[in-house]
Amino acid sequence: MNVTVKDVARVAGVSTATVSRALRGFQTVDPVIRAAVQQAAERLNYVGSPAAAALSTGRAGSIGVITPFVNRMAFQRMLSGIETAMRGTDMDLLLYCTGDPSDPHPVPPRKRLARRVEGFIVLSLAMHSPDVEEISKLNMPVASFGEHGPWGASVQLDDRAGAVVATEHLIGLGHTRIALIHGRDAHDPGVLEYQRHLGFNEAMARAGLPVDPTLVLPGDFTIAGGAYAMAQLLDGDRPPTAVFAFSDEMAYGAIRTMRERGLAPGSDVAVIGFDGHETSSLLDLTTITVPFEEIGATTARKLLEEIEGRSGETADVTVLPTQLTVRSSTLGGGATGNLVSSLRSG
Amino acid sequence: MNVTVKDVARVAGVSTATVSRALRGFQTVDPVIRAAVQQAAERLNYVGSPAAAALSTGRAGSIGVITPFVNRMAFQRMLSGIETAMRGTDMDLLLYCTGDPSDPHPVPPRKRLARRVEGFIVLSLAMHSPDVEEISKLNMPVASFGEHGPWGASVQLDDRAGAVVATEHLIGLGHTRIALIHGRDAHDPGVLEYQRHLGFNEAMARAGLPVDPTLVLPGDFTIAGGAYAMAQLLDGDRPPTAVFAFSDEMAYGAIRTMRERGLAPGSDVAVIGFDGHETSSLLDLTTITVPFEEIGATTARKLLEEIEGRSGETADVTVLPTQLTVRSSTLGGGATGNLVSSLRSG
DNA sequence: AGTAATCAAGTAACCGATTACTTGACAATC
DNA sequence: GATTGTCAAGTAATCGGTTACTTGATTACT
Repeated sequence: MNVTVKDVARVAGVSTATVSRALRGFQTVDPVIRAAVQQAAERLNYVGSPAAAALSTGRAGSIGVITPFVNRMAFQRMLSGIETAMRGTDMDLLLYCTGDPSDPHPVPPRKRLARRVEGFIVLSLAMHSPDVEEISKLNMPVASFGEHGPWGASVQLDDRAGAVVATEHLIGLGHTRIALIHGRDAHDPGVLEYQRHLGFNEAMARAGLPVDPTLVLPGDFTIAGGAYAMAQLLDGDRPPTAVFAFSDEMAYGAIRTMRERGLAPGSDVAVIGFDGHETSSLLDLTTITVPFEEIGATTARKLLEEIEGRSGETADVTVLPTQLTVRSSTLGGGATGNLVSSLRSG
Repeated sequence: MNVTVKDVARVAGVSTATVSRALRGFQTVDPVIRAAVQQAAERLNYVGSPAAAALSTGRAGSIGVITPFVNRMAFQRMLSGIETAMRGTDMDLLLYCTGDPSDPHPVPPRKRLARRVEGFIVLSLAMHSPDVEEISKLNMPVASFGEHGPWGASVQLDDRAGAVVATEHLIGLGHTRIALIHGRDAHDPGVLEYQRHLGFNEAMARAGLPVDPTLVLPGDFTIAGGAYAMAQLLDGDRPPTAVFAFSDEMAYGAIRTMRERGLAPGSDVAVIGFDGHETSSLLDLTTITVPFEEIGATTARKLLEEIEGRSGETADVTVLPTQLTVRSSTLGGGATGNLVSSLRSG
């Protein structure tokens, strides 16, 4: 069977307690004995059982990441940030994908992760999701990105300001018929994109421009969804002169549809995205750049602080700013022109 | 403290053994008692301790994914496939990122994951990586993508054939000065890209074309790396007429550099990638499409089979095919308007 | 010298679920 | 009526570390 502390203790000629103390680096162990224990462990190829340690100490030694999607660029960038922040920590990372927010889960996250981890990073969950209630019921450390939930810390994006900046950018260029490609439930508070919707409406209202409801369409946050929405917009009676997509991916789709119809982003219809993925620079897409890596890293750090019981060192809510990155998809002119200017929004 | 089986047993008026049997769905429990136990568990909001269960049964209830990088599109797509395959399973997913293959890890993967998981999915690790030896030493179920390692099952891509097809596509268009942007160690067997390198050389040799070593540059599998490599190529004495990049991301970078210099992919220099990411369709990039989602899902299924002891049901090595997707980055014309006209010849 | 303080190391009681083994009740068979 | 078989349910050992508590030895101090 597996090598256990007992085996190491026997080989090193000490008790199991001493083995544990020696390997965990306690100061109350004679250096000579410590070396002997380490040698014995090495020789036996000993690896402690995390399950036993977890059971004994009550600490799982891992954190869970809960997200509704794994196949979106934003998630990848946040995960990358989380991974960076977790480096050097001895915490492991568990991934739990809730899938479509409306889907019921075969195993609810509570039963699934509850006592397997010491805390959760919750990414982009809609606040009215049943999962949110489930998670908060657990009464465990949580750090989330998105709306501020009924738990500890959260990292938020200044979504509203970003949407205002994006909309004002289009208005400033003289556009009045501005279409909106949102995710799913633009009118549902508690959903991430709601704040963006508010920002859009606010900017339009301030400029005295009407929001044409026929120009507001869902795009499901995917390329295909964005492409379909754009097709609908172009097929409408009075197509828009500018489109604001709530994600870069949807903007990509919109651009694809335009190209298929021989239209050029920028000169024919202005397109602005929201995310600032690296690939957007290649498509010359004007976008609201979001620091997803930083979001991930900050969320992870907050959770670790909470777990270590030193929460409160940083604010419970951190709001990160977005940044407007202007490219030719809203300026028109040279398709290869890569004019880039940046403005802070936050 | 936490609610345990004891609490449930007390409330339900039975022993802990019966609680365990009832909740695990054993058939030898009176339906009436089972219902009582379930009710009690529900009322107490009972969630079993995975650590205790793992310790008792010896089964961790989770698998680990080991990969050197999390911030590449290929990884994201494989992870998505893995996640899909794991749905409905009661296995959890642990993520372990080794980081740069040459980096030493703060905590070696063996100590880190050894007894925390029931098996590993190993993605794209170079075979000479010290991690590979570490992992195989554990003598645990492993399913990997990449070279066939010293362990159970593996999923492989027909890299060589893909590279041959890509190269022959360029040769067929009349190109003779074909540059190669590879990852890091093109000459290092045991690295994923080695097979692609063989395929490239093979196709060139078959066509009687020389491989100019000054046209073979590393691009680190990143956009920035590809952009830099392309700049070097264009700055050379005799720039290539076609470029084969070992990843779409590097091809994106190459295209970016070309655009910055007013060159059009396809008409000025042909560019072909390798990956087939969704975004490549937007850039009109010809590429070798790789079924990464399927790779992830297949690898996960193989591992689950191995864990359940029914390995052998499928072949130990599954080789998945690639597919050539032709777009205007090798044909010229396309989105920017020019039709395919004359092909360069050397 | 005698007593107290200090400290390394051992003993054993946990942590919480699982399950081999045992018990006891009731039914079936001789 | 006595004996055996069946089966639900209880008892308690077990998984492998961790750590409060105990022990025994050495050092410090009156």
